[in-house]
Amino acid sequence: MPNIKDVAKKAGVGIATVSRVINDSGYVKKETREKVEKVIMEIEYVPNEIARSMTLQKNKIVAFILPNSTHLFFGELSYFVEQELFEHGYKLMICNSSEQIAKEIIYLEMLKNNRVDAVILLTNNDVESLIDKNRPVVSFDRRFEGVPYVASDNYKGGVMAAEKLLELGCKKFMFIGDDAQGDASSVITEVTNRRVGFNDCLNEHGVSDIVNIEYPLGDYIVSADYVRELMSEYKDVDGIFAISDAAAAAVIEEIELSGKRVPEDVKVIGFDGGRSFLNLGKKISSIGQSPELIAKAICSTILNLCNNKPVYDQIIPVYFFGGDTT
Amino acid sequence: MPNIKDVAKKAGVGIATVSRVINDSGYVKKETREKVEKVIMEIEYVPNEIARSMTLQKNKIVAFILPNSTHLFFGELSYFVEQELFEHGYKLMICNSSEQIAKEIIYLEMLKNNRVDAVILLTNNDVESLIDKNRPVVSFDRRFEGVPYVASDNYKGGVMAAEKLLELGCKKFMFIGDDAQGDASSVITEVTNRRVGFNDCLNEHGVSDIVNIEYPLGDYIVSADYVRELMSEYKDVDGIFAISDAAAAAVIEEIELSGKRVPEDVKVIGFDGGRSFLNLGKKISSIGQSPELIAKAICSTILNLCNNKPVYDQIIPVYFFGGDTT
DNA sequence: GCAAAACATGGAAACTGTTCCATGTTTTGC
DNA sequence: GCAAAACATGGAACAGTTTCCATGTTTTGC
Repeated sequence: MPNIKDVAKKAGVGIATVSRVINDSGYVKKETREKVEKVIMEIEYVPNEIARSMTLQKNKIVAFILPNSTHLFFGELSYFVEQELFEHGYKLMICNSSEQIAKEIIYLEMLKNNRVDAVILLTNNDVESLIDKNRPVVSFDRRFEGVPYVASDNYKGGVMAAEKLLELGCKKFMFIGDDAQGDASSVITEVTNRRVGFNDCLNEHGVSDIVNIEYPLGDYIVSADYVRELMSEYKDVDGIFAISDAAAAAVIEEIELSGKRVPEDVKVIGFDGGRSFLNLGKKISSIGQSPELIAKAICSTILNLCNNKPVYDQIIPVYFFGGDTT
Repeated sequence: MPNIKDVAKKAGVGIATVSRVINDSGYVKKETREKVEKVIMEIEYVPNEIARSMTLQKNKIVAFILPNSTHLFFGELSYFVEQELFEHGYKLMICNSSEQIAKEIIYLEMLKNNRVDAVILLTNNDVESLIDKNRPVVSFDRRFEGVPYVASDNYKGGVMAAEKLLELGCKKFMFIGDDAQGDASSVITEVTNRRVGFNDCLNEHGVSDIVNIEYPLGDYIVSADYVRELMSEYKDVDGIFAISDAAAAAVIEEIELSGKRVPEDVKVIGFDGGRSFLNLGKKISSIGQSPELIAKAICSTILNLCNNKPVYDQIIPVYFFGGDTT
């Protein structure tokens, strides 16, 4: 592979001049530039990005650490993050942790050893002490002291779900979802605010008897047996807010198998935006979060961090998506 | 950030010795090793991967260029690729081309400028001339001269679909799908073999009047209007093989809206494995391809290429997945 | 016409590792 | 006891860029 020295020698100029041509920086006489460009074409010279990274001490790669990119919402989020970063010349490294803290540690280490310039962190594990807070890190749906974060307005989402169900005349409410995922059950993510907002709003409207089911979703899937049990235990529930569309879909399926109808007998609202991939003959009503807006917010934060500009926490609005289940 | 020189100085040894300790290579006396390790801990030294890449001329990053990682099958494939690469110390850069050749070019360029060690290429565009065939590239579902490739046994899949529909007593067959995607309609990917296998098998069984619909799927979605039109044009079709589950789902939805029943009146087989995310009350019968097996095959090829070992094209078996539509 | 500003260029240092090679010390084997 | 093998260590070259700085030339303005 030819290097910058080969170009310089062949063009009869200094390497600094070649560098200036490549980067279009500093002063270069028109004829000199053309001469250098001609040589570059001839010997098919391509600047070595590793060497460039070496001197610049940055390599324009961002790591996205997340549990599992095959989950619909995460997949969409990573897609838009990649699009957005690409616009700014950054590349995306995808790091599926599969919720394993050991893998998260290895990926977080890439910040310290200069493998990546920045990290987008989406985790349910207790990794606070492992984060290098002197480097660019942005956290999604989770607060870490001293780490800028982006999240959907989960609280508002909970409120909106409650308001909608109240408006539709529901009397007995249930929240189903998982507040404490990950390796440390004590870890509280921002997702909890979906439940909090839901309960707060209902309380404000004088409803206090709310069934809060904190079922550990594990791989984001609710077991059918468990839901069936729940439904038979709380027969009078007629308004359900599920922490995700996946959870909502499982709930809906079981309700219908039990003979009740959705939305006639029980109304169900999920969370994510109703793009759920589960097999239902209907679309799930849902509190939608926009992967595109979130990606933009995350990337603007990342880019600001990389350029030593000030950053702010960002809360992204959610919207009610009316489907067939309310 | 401390560097290897700082460690050497503080430990009172040469940098070569520190390097040997870090890499556990060559001879180092036990006491020296311990002394160095102690200093490394104390000053929290982490070797700079960029510098390491510089001397080694490789950085253990693989790029996966694909149209869109949010599509279910591609998403799963990339997930397993990441898992597999991670096991071998490689990281995955995800490169959504959105079918744009301009973006593919930029990403392919990363091979030449040493940004990545290898590329996994999944494209429908005419990029043959842009591939640096002297470097590690593996192609999925597409043949390029001189580039090792991995593909599902698409031909066999087509045959299996035909056999299944014949076995179930279907008389009039239709294939629906898109042979020529991408920017150059002349590009033929291996996916074409699904149609070819389907037709060949039917021909062998004496069926020659086959409706082959080559509808440009674009973003892998079939328009409802178009399907409706088709269904009214070919009323007597009772056995359909769709190029993907997404296409199958669209077809099924329209058939049912038109008053016919699936599978009673029309039987439908898709392709991918029936994990489709579309809203149907039933599971799609499908020719399944295993993202996990494919990922393993791709990665073994990549790793062999990176280590100058011989590689072979690999055809991965498919299997019939019986759902509710046959 | 001349000083100042702008333009043009190249050498060398810096970035941070790995590894070859030279040198020196121990251990081994008989 | 001595040669050979194994162990141990450090200096320096090298990987391929960018950029500072020094030097020199041309243009500008009055």
